[in-house]
Amino acid sequence: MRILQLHCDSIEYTPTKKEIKSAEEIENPQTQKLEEIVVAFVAIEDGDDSSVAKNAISQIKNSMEKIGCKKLLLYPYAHLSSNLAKPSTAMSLLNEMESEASDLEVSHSPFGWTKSYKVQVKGHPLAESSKVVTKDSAAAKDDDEDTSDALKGESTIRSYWKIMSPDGTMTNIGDFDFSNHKKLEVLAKYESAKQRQVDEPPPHVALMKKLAIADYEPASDSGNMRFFPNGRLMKSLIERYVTDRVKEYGGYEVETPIMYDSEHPSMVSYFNRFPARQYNIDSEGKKLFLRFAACFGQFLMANQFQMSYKNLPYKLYELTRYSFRREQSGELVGLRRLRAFTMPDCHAFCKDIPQAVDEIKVRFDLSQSVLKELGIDQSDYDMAIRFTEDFYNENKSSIEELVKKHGRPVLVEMWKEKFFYFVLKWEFNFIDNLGKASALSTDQIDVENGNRYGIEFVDENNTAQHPIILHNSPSGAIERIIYALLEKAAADSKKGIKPQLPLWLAPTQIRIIPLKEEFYEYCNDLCDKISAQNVRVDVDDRNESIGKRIREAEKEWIQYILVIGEKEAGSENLSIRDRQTGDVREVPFDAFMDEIHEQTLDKPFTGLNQSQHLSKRPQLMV
RNA sequence: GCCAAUGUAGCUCAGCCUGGCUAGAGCAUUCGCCUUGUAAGCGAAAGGUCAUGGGUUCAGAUCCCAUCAUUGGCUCCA
Repeated sequence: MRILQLHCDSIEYTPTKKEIKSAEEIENPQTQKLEEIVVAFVAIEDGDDSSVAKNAISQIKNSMEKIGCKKLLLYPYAHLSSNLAKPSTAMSLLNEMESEASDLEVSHSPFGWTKSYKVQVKGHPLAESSKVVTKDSAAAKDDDEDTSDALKGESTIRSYWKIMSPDGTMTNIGDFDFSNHKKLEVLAKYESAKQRQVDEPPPHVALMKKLAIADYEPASDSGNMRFFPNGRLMKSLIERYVTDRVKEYGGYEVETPIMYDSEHPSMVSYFNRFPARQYNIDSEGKKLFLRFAACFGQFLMANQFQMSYKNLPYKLYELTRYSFRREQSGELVGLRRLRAFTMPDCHAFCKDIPQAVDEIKVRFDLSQSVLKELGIDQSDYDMAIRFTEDFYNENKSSIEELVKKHGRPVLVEMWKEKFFYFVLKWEFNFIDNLGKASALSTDQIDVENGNRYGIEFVDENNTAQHPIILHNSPSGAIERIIYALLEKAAADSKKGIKPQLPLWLAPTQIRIIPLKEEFYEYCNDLCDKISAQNVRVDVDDRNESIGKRIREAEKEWIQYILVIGEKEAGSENLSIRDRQTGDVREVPFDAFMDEIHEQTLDKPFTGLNQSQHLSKRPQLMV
């Protein structure tokens, strides 16, 4: 039995004439109009029986429950199959289906008639689906209509979900003991995760505004954020850090256009895998799209390189500002899921699978280390790894090595066969306060795009070959790193720990508060002296009480406060109020600078991105 | 994209259910007073297309519809 199921605003049909002798008798062939209804076009095929009918109707009811519709029209539609059952069988099965659905408001259009019809289909993803139900199919395939072959393939792909422990053993998800791995459980059961009790926005959304980091820009499209001076400073430092680390690893930084011609031959097949998820721009007859990754630019560039196997692995890197993905509007949240985001993307062109496998290990270490240095510890994320069965059988020990590097059990998805362009992909998933998982670092082994983009190198035998390409983002989107740091801080706050950003990312590292106006000059001198040591320091020279100025510094999460009065102005040492303890301690100037430099060691520095004096600063966010 | 909730001053919110004086409060801002010792000193002023567009009504922030945005759930996540 074949079914095309449509969730409709309305359908209107008119029986015009009998098509077959045994057509259903109807008294008064009139136009029928039905609204807010699921229409199931049904073709009964040879071999279908009452079990098939029951199965089909239960599947239809199931999906109708999901979309919350209670009205069903069964519409006999022969054109779905070339292997139709006899009309008598078909009619009786159709009747059976109708009576099985008697708990719904169900009807059918007359069997055996030629009908004209007019249908208005709804626009949501579940509105259209097709089903094939046969005697032996326990569950019918349920494909979205109107999708590319790749997306269709994805929904029918067979994959196995497992948990792999660091020692290499694989366990079925149902049998795995998650009691010590709660976050992994969230990741593993993400699809079937039960409803969260809390109905609240993720904490980072309020924090990104309160700390004047970022905000929505109503004049742009959803998911396109604006970054205030504080946010730009943090983002810029993270961008620089990731870039420095990738260059140290051996990536060469390039810059490529943010828009491409969707009719360029290299683009067509890649592009058609992922329809309608990008921003499109029409310009002088060209159909351009905004890049959703750095792949295009780097591959088109590499296409022109004259490469030898001796040059490989060769690594290109770009920090995209921005990559654009037109995510579904309901999916956008704060800094977690955006339509425009900043993505470090490093491709390594490798001569063969063994070289790619060696290289992926290096990049795995790089990714782990980058996250750690950004302030995201291994305990903050869980790992997922996906690969084809063939790739697993040929590279078992390397896969186990990656899992061992992570040191904790890992979610595994094994595909029976390849259906993306890659044969292996791993990612680190951050789980936030609301139990949402989002990918940070990731790497893939791509076996298709070397060919698709015509990238070539010459091997030892002087023959041209397509490279295997790795796609690594060592940190994931920069905005997402800020999201993770804010979510972590919020989690600390819940536990009673004072929330804090890593010192090297703090917009202000030290605040100086003069007790009275007479200390302004001393404070300004001190401020200059500290600034000269590459430390971000400012002076709260507003005419407010000490208590209030300290409170506001606390609200900005500033780690060190120096209150300057007579005692301090006359002392060799600094009196430092440390936010984590709330205590004041006396430390010599040099020792204090050392303390700060130690915490920001090997991290990029940039100066204060606001006025040094608070009296000169507008209030961006309260 | 679908379903639901929310949208009132720069920010956080009250008022809406049950329509009716000039739409309120706290914080922030401005001005004045105070002159400050480790998380909010005192007073005053100014600040509002009640998201947008329609509708019902003598009268709409309040009721109805549509649109937009945010958040949650679903779906999705190259």
